[in-house]
Amino acid sequence: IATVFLDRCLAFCRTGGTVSAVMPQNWLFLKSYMKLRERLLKQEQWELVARLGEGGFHSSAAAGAFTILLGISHTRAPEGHLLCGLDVSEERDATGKARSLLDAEMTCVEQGRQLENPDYIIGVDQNESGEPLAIYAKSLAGIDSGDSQRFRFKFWEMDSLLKGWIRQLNSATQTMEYSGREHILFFEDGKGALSQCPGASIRNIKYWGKQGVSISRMRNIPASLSIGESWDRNCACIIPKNNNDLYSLWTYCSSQNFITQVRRLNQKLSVSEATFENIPFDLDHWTKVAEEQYPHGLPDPYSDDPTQWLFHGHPCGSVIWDEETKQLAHGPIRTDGTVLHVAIARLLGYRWPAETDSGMELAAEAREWVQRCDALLPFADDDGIAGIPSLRGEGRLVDRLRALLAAAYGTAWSPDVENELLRAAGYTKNDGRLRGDLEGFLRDEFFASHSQLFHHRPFIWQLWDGRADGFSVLLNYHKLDRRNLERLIYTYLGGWITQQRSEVAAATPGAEERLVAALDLKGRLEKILEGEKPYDIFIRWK
DNA sequence: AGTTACGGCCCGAACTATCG
DNA sequence: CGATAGTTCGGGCCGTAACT
Repeated sequence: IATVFLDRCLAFCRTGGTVSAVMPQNWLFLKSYMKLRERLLKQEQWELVARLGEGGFHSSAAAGAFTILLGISHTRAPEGHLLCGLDVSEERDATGKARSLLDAEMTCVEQGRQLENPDYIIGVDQNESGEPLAIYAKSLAGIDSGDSQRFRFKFWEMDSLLKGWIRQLNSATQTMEYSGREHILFFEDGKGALSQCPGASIRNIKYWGKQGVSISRMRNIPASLSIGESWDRNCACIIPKNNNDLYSLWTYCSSQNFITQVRRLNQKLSVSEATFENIPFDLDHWTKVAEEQYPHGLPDPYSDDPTQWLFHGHPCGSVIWDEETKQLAHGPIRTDGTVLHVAIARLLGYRWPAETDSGMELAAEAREWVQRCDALLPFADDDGIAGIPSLRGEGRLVDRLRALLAAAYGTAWSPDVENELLRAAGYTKNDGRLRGDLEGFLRDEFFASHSQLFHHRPFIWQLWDGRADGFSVLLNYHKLDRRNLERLIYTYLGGWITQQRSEVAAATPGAEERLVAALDLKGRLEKILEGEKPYDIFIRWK
């Protein structure tokens, strides 16, 4: 409607009269306004384009709007007419923008030259040299599942890929060689329920298997390498026509320069894939940069992030890019916030896809860590149920966890490292001191931060009776079938109840309360086992 | 003329900052 | 530290350009 107003206002003007308007910015570059831009550039005289950016109004109700201040005169522009550009979008509020408009540096460009821009996009910045990227590569849209709740899971929600499921690239949160590898899709070879789903859109699958650069369309367009995986709607996959160009293409797409170029053409929050084909690409220049940055070629797939399917599975192992040798290398032993989570998941019998899928393409250094995980397999619990207090004579979870960590760290293991891990996992008070010990972490903190780390799709669950000194277990939900639920109720909880009974008989303080809480929990678990409404949750889920 | 899929809008969940 | 308000962004939906 803003462009219609502008058009009407120009029509109201007598020849040479000027319209000045504050309006939304999008029509300056969106493809659907291409014809309007062409007409206004050819028939009217552009005086001023000032980018105001976000927050151009005092009112917070319009905070999200991206605006421009425009001046156009109703007359045909003479040959060589200069249009003036200002950019105050960096100023955060209306007052700052108003001040900046008076003294910001003005860029003047020939109006006629705007007709040479791709899609007649209006822009006053310097043009980058190079051919459009479209000459060297295609930018392609990914699959839109139409119902991701149904068709898309995180890989850790499945013990191993079931028939019909494939791994799928999703948008990365930051630019790095290998990221955005969390999702699996129920694709069924494109012939099953997904293909029937209204709203689903299967796109560009003939390009699967080709290497490229996967770009997330949002905000600062982070990039990641694709080794030929499928990809989703929020990414665009840029696939070079000549595979040899991949590494210059990657060097460009992962640079700040790339973001600048894309944003010069399109300032929308979410950029459409076609925009990437329009930006200039200087192949020779970026090949030189790539030869410096990657003299031995691009690194093979690797990741230290347990939310990536490429993760090697080792609690403290690390593979890093060595800037000295320009090659992958074993990094320092990790002590970040994910170490405890990986160790606990391993103890409950979970293994990462890279461990069980021997066909997965993986860097040699990452494969070594996968192999070193074998030494940790004996620490895995047999039924995926581990008591925080000792149950069934299995020992306390905290002791079993320390044993696993000691094996993983070897000589580097110490109580100091344990405290460092707790601190890294966020188990601290405001003053930076620890909130408690490792057992406290397991009881009070682990499940919440496990859920947060794994995108609110936890696969290790905590089951407890609500008492700080009560029955509490962690369990691996991949192993929780009916048999194991029975075992949980009658062996683990049953044993705990027997123990509380004898403590009651011996008049141990608190035993009475613990027994009551445990019996209550047992009653509720049995109802789930029976599966009568509303306790049929287990039946519906398994 | 019918079909496909690109491009962009916009809802609402999730996240972040601020306040009491 | 928890509640609340403000902000960001993933992704479903749909119009329409492009293609067959």
